[in-house]
Amino acid sequence: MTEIKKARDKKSESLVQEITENVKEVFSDAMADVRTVAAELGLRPPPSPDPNEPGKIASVVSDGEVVGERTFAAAESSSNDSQGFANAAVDPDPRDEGRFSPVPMEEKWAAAWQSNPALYASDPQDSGRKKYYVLEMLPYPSGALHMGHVRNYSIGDALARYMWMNGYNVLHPMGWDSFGLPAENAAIKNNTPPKKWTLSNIAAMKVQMKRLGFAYDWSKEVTTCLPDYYKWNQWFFIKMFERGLAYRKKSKVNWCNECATVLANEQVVGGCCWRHETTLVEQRELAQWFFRITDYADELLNGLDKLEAWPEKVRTMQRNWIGRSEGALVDFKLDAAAGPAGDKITVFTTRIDTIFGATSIQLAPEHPLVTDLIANNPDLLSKVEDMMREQSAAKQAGELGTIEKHGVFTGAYALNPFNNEKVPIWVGNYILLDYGTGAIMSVPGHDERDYEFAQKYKLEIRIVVLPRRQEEPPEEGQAEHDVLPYTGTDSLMINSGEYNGLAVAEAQKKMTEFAEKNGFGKATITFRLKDWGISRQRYWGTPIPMLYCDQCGVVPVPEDQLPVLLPENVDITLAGGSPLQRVPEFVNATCPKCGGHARRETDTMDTFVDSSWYFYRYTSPVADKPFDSDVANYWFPIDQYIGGVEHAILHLIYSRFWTKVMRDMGLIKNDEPAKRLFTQGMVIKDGAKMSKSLGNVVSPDDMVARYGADSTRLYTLFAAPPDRDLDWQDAGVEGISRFLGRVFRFVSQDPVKESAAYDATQLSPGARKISRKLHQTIKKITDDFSGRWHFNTSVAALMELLNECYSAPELDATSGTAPRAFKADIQRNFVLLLAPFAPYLSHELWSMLGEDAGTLLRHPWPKFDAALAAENEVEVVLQINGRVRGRVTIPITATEAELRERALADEKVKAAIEGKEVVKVIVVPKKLVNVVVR
RNA sequence: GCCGGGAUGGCGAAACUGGCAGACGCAGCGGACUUAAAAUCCGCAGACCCGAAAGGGUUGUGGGGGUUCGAUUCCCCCUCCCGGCACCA
Repeated sequence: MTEIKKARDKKSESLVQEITENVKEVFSDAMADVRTVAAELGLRPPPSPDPNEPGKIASVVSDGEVVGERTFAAAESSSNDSQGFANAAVDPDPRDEGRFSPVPMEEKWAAAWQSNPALYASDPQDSGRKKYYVLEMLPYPSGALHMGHVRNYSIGDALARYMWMNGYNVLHPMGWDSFGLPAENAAIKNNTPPKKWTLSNIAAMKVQMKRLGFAYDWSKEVTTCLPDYYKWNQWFFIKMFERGLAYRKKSKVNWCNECATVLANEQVVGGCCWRHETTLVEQRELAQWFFRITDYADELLNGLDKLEAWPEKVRTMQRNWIGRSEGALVDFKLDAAAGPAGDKITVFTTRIDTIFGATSIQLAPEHPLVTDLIANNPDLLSKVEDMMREQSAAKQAGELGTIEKHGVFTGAYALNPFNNEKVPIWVGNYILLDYGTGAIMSVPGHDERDYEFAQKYKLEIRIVVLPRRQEEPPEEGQAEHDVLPYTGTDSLMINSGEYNGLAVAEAQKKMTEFAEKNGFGKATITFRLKDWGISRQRYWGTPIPMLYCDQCGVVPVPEDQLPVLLPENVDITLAGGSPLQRVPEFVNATCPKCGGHARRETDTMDTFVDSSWYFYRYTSPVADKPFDSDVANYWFPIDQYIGGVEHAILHLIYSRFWTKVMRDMGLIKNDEPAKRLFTQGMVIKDGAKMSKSLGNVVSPDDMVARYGADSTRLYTLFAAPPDRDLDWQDAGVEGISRFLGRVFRFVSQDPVKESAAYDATQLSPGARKISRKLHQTIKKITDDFSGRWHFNTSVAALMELLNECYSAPELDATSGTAPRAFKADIQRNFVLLLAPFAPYLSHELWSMLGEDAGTLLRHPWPKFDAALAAENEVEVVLQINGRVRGRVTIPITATEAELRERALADEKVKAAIEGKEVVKVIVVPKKLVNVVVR
């Protein structure tokens, strides 16, 4: 073993040297970053490029610790022999002995691509090509890519490469969503500044991405935690403040103790923090900055109808989240005896038509009127306070819908404006203050909840809409209330004065008009969506550019003073509010209006602000503005956005909002950020999502080191359709690796460079069959790209094509009968079809075929020829009564009559219909003949 | 409760408009090469039954019904799994 290794070392010493140089060059940038940062952090410095171990060039830094060395093993030899590239791992796995090992070859190309940054750059606007903006969601720099990233980016990269080959001007950028809490937690744990932790992670992950061979235009890279980016967050904030879209108010907000900060509604999942799934969120009363996303609620909702190329799932989730409901506000005057004249209760209802059936008013326990109504009844007050506690506990536990309904009668009455009836006012524990007006009219006859409540307290149940089900005779022993409440709307009004006999919809319209005319009500729309609270009591985020002047009040930082830099060397703890409060040089400022003393806002922005507009900056990361509008208008909307479904509400609703705001500011012309959205499935192993705590994580680095980037990427595309969850199986990667080895040998054992013309219609039957298969494969893969994106079947089609070619005697190097130019054609087309999925191998083989690898991506995608793909004969199934009884091969040109005749003449068919009556014969051309007998 | 998505061999999956269920791959089995193994190459393979074999039969896409010459595919009912929303008035 060692013997062999030594011999190899000797043989290929010069190659090792050459590749080592390449590798050094390739990764020197990233190395420099990592080494500098690591040195500053006082971490163990990554090993230097060492001629004896040329592969070791970077370290994986995670949670502030060097957790592993990333090795990019250089080649021990590189050859075109039948075994492929010699094994090159530093410590070879004995199981890999003799196996196709693409790693050195991949590193050679990684080096070539690194030294040619223009390779994947987009063309200028006037290049004459049609634009195509393909985008994958940018990662949080946690320290290392996981398989979910690899899957996401492999899909996007395949699409980008395919579009390039189809002649498009492709923009395919990448960046870092790099503000956020994990950096602070790492800082506390390791006493490391968040900036250094974050930047070293970025450097390490960038090396991973480059090693995986993703075709990004790195000249457009965006790093959200750097001032050249977050300056524009601040600029936008001020613009929004000026437009009244950013405002500050004191309110109850979601507070996570683990994060020691406020959370947006969208960041609360099942009553818990989205980052700490077992930590219940508390409600705290705090003064916070909000973005008025509700101003756009209607447009955000209506826009979903036009996003036809977004998954229905995502659109539904957003519709649910926005929660629009149409109804009316109606004022019930307080009965004079109850309080000061003129006081009223405004209720929100979607069923104004049922108002004649309102037999109580229900107030939320926290409704401001409640204390007035029961001020001199300490007994009731304490009951109401219990209800408040009960509600907030249930809300935290996510069990609001399950608590038993109860309430108290306040002793007061209100007047129904439609019939002047006295209606008792109750406080109900099922009424929420933050929806509608926090007060409802209770109609037990036509609402499940009101019905349940009325049953318990024996309140009157009045029917005002004729229940449809009552038109049928009740079953024996069935009480009338069994069919109540009737919540349908497909019926007629009763017991409702002049509205009797009207249809529900008609009554709603007329009653709302009546209320409006008489000044006690109006049509209204209520949303579940709330304004976006963006203040965070944390350090590692964009400082909110506002000042509190002792004289002038709230004052925005003038534009020419931006950015408000985030101070470094800040003591970070999770206690005692924002760490910035404890930095006097930051807090103390001068008021730009009066010159007096001002205090800076010490909260930072939600990191979802960063990701709300990053994709615009990719188009033109310039210094003097957030982005160049002309350039953005050329690229937008994003043609294809790809990412995980976990952002269906958070990021995807915020960034839609931001797009609409920027459009209204005149910065862009598009209404929506992305024309098409694709949400890929999760990566699962052993039945669960990969996670550190379950210990079922597969590291992309390990896979790349062992099987190469192509195999790793191709496996994520092959194992399942991209929109479904992917069940990771190590053995599956091995299979893909075998396939790529076969591809390699198919070309490398006999790379044909001739390109003389040949007549494809005059080929021998065997070669004709291969040619047919080739064109069927071209069609299949082209269809997959333009249709359902089932790349698993694209890869399967490539495997079938290869199986067809692999040992075909026609293509044999010495004894083959097909023209050499035909084999050259097959090889070239195979490489082109593989190019979107396996960039390294396709580049290697392309150059092996004497082509310029630098132009592979600009080479036109293979053209499908229907005539060459067509079969000349087809196997037709013979059925008796729908059961297969035989098959027969006939020319594709056979007519229906010929086919029928041929089938009925078949021995097996004859035997089967012997002595029976043939009822009919169904002939499906090119498919089957079914003889129906009795 | 409402909405969206699923359920196909030992496993991942395919079948796109109703027309041969299980392509492709993994695992498995057999053969070739090898002193041997690995790698590689060639082949077999849903389950059950009959047959020495060639071959033949039955059955089979979560369960039940329906439409049809024919259903994984269309319709009705049901079960289970994943995801979202939920006393939203």
